[in-house]
Amino acid sequence: MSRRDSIMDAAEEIFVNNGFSGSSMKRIAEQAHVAKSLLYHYFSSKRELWDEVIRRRVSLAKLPDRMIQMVSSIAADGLEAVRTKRNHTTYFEFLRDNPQFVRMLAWLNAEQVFPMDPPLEMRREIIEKLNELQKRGVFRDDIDPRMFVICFMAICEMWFLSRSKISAWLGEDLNEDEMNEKFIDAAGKILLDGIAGTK
Amino acid sequence: MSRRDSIMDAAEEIFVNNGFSGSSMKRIAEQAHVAKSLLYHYFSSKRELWDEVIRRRVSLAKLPDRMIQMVSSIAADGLEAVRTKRNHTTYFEFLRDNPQFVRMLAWLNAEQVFPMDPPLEMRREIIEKLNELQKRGVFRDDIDPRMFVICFMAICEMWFLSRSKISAWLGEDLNEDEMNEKFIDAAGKILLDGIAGTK
DNA sequence: TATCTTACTGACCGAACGGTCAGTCAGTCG
DNA sequence: CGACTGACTGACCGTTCGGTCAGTAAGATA
Repeated sequence: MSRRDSIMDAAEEIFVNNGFSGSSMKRIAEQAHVAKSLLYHYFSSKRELWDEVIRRRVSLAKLPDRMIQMVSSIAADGLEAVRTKRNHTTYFEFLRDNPQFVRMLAWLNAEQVFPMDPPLEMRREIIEKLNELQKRGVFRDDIDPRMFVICFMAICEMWFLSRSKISAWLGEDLNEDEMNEKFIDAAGKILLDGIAGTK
Repeated sequence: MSRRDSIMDAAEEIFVNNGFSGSSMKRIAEQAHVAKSLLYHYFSSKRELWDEVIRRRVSLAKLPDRMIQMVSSIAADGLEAVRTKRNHTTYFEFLRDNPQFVRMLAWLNAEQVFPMDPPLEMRREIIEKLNELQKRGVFRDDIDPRMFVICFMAICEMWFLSRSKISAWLGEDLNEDEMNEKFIDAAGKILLDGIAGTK
C-alpha cells in the first residue's frame, strides 16, 4: 500500500470520528506514522485531504447504481418478489457493512455539504421507472412515487445514524444484530404494504 | 433579556451553524457583543456553554411528552382518527417549526452524543400503550410495535436533516412548502397503511 | 560521473485557540 | 462614609492550529 493511501486511511479514521474542524493535521500524521509536512506533499490543504477522503468513500458507495438496481428489480418482479427476495435490503446492508460511510453521512448532514449529485440522466432514469411502475399499478397511485424511495432511504439511514439513541429509548433489551434484523424486517413490511398498489 | 441569555442565544446560533469544534469563543462573544472573558464569567468552559445550549433546546422539545401524546391519541381514536385528524404530524410540525433543534440533532448525531434519555417510567408507559394497541388489533401483530414509532420518527427527522440533499436528488421542481406538504402526506399514508392491523 | 525528480523530514511561522487574571465600575449594605 | 459584591473588560498566557520551506536521501536518467 502506497504512503499516500495510508495517509488517506489515517485521515478517514480521524475525520470520521471527529469531523473536519475536530481533526488536526498533526493527529492525522501521527495516525499515519509520517511527518506532518508529508501530508502537504500529497495534498495541498486540509480541506483537499478531506474532500479526497469523502470522494473516495462516496464513489465507493455507488448510490445511483444502487437506486437504479432496486427500482429495476421492482419493475421486473413486482413488490411481492422484492418482499421474498429481499432485494430492498441492499441499501440497508450496505449501510450496515460500511459504518465509515454512515459516519461520513452524519458529518455531511451536520455541515450541510452534499457532494456529488447523481448524473442528470440517471436521475431521470430513476424517476421514469418509478412513474412507469405506478402506471402499471405496482405502486398505489395517490402518492408521488419519488416519496417511496425517499421514505425507504430515510428510514435506513436514520436507523444507522442514530441507532444508539434509538436503543437507549426503546430497545435496551436487544443486542445489535437482533435489533438490525428486527428493524429491517419491520421497515420492509410496513413500507411494502404501505406502498402497494391495486395490482 | 439578561446578558446571560443573550450569550446563550449567540452561542446557539454559532454552535448550530458550525458545530462544537468549528465554533470559537471569540466569535460567540462578538455575536453577543460582549468581551470574550464575560463568557467565562457565566460559563466555566466552552464545553459547559455548549452543554447548556443543548440542554435548553432539547428540554424545550419535550420529546417524551410528544411520544406519549401521539400514542395516546391512537389509543383513544384508532389509526383512522389519526389519519383524518392528522395528530401524527405533531412531531413533524415541531421539527418543521424548530430548525435550530433539527440542526442540533444533526451535530449530536455526528458527534454521537445523546443527552437526556427519557425517564424510565415514561419509556415503560409508551411501550405498554404500544403493546396494548397491538393486542386490540389497531396495529398489525407481526411486528414489534416499537418499530412503528422508530420508523415514524426516523422518517420525520431524516426529512428535515437532509431535505436539501433529497431535493437535489429527486425534487428540484418543487418549492420548500410544497415538498413538506407532499412528503408528510405520503409518509403518513404509507406508514398508516403499512401499520394497520386487522381491526 | 553529474543532473534531475520524487519522497520525505524537522524546524519554523504567524494566527487563532481556550482560558486566566488583575483591575474597573456601578450598585448595595452597614 | 467604607466595605463588599457581581458584572464586565483588556491584556495576556501557553498551546495548538494550518501551512511553509530549506534541505536530505535515494533512485532514475543522461
